[in-house]
Amino acid sequence: MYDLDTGARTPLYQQIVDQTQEALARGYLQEGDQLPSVREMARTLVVNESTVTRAYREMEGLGMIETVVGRGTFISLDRDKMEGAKERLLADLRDLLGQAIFLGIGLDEVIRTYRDLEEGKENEDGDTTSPGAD
Amino acid sequence: MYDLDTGARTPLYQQIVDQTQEALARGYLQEGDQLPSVREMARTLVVNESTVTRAYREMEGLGMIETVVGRGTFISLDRDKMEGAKERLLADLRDLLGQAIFLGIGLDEVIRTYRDLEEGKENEDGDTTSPGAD
Amino acid sequence: MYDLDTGARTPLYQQIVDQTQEALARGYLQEGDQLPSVREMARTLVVNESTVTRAYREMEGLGMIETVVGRGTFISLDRDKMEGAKERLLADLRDLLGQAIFLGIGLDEVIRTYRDLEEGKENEDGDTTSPGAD
Amino acid sequence: MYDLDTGARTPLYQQIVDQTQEALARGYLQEGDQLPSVREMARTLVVNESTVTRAYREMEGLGMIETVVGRGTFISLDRDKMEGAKERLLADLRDLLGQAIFLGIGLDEVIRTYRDLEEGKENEDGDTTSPGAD
DNA sequence: GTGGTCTAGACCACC
DNA sequence: GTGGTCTAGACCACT
Repeated sequence: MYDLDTGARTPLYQQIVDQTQEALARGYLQEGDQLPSVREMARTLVVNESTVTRAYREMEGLGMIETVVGRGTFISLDRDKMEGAKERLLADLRDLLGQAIFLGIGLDEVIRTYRDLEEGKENEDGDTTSPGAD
Repeated sequence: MYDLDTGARTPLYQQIVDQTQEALARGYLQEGDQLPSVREMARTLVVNESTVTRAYREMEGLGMIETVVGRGTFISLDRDKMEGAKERLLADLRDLLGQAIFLGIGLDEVIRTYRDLEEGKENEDGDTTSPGAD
Repeated sequence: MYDLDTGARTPLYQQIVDQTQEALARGYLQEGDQLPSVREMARTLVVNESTVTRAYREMEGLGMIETVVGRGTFISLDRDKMEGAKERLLADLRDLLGQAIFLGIGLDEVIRTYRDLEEGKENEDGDTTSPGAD
Repeated sequence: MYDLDTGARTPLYQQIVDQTQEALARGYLQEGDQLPSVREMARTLVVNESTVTRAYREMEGLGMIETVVGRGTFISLDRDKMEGAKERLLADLRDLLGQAIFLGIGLDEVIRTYRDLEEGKENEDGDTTSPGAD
């Protein structure tokens, strides 16, 4: 389910968060589901345990999961926290879109980006060497 | 020209940047125009000098202005810098839109936000009640 | 200013957060103030850099500080985030106080705890060996 | 006896625990009384069995009930366990009150919350509008 | 077994 | 110089 890209600009722990959110949005994961243990996830993804731990901590802060020491980590959506996050994100989005307009980024490009993300294309333009001219 | 809103969640320095961009987009400011000195701007807007300094630094980073020591600050659009800013912004936008999708913010809301900003509505929905006509 | 207790149950990174909040509440630190760099703080407190980094990250999540890579870490209170945190905390408090009542913890004890914290007594009853009779 | 509020920010299992404590405090339940089986309770409250299981586990940890395999679940107040729970709760309370002070929650509000709970007001200020029981 | 904390040390990007 | 990320490995508390 998870597919990490070591070379990407996005930190590994963030990729874990992102892909968990995606799994949640697509229904692959649901409230109450248990996530793999830190050690197992680390083994599976071939990353350090600390990296997984950080991803889990991050998700806990986002109100996505709940951790019970000694038992495991479970999907548990905190509507309150998420509502607050949504409002803050909308404010950030306004700021960013304002900048985007100034820099000549068209609505079409914004829409395309949104749709690509929705389909799980994520970030297909090269990340390491970036062939495009700058 | 500037109209700052203390108390808004957008930092003051950001508001200065935003409104300068708007002035540029509307043609109130043009390439070569001189901006007030930091000290004067701070006095006019009744904000701390450091706030203006930060706004100017931000705008310099965005390739909007150029500071010539001993002469002043001038509008000077640096295409290269703006291109770099554009790419950074697109990456940020991808991150933000990914979050937006997870939090249930629809494409329609994104489009509406973009269009509102384009029309100069900026951020009309206040902080507290705002019935918000659309 | 900071005084960490290695033997305490409270994690070191949390103690840094707590004591920074206290400094903020007492006015020793104010909006815009720069915190020591991660390395300097780590040297001063004789803890690992990662521990300080985590404390700073935690505070960033709480909306207490803003970090600018290459420049430093600054006090910057995010009212929005703090308002949300306040509401969530009140809900948690209600839950906890409900439990407290059931377990026979009197209002006087709650008040005493609050006042002690306010005066900066923090947690004076031993933490490691706890000499107190039960 | 039980009246659960789906949609509330308090988890269902916690509501079961809370209301069982309340019943104990009011004398509706007494030492030795038998609680319904997990399955029956789940059917009655129209919740998942795992929710009830978790509530029972929680109450067992708090020293409120005892499960006798093959016979059922009984109210059984374990002073030792409750003493332990009390100490853990006091530590949690200290943490929470520290945060409360930082976030500007006054002692008066804490006292008010305590008194409201004591009188059984529980949580009358709804989430969105919810004027009363539904 | 579970997650949580902490250290020590490496490498990176940005200013 | 600044913070950010990641690894490797140790020890702890709780179930």
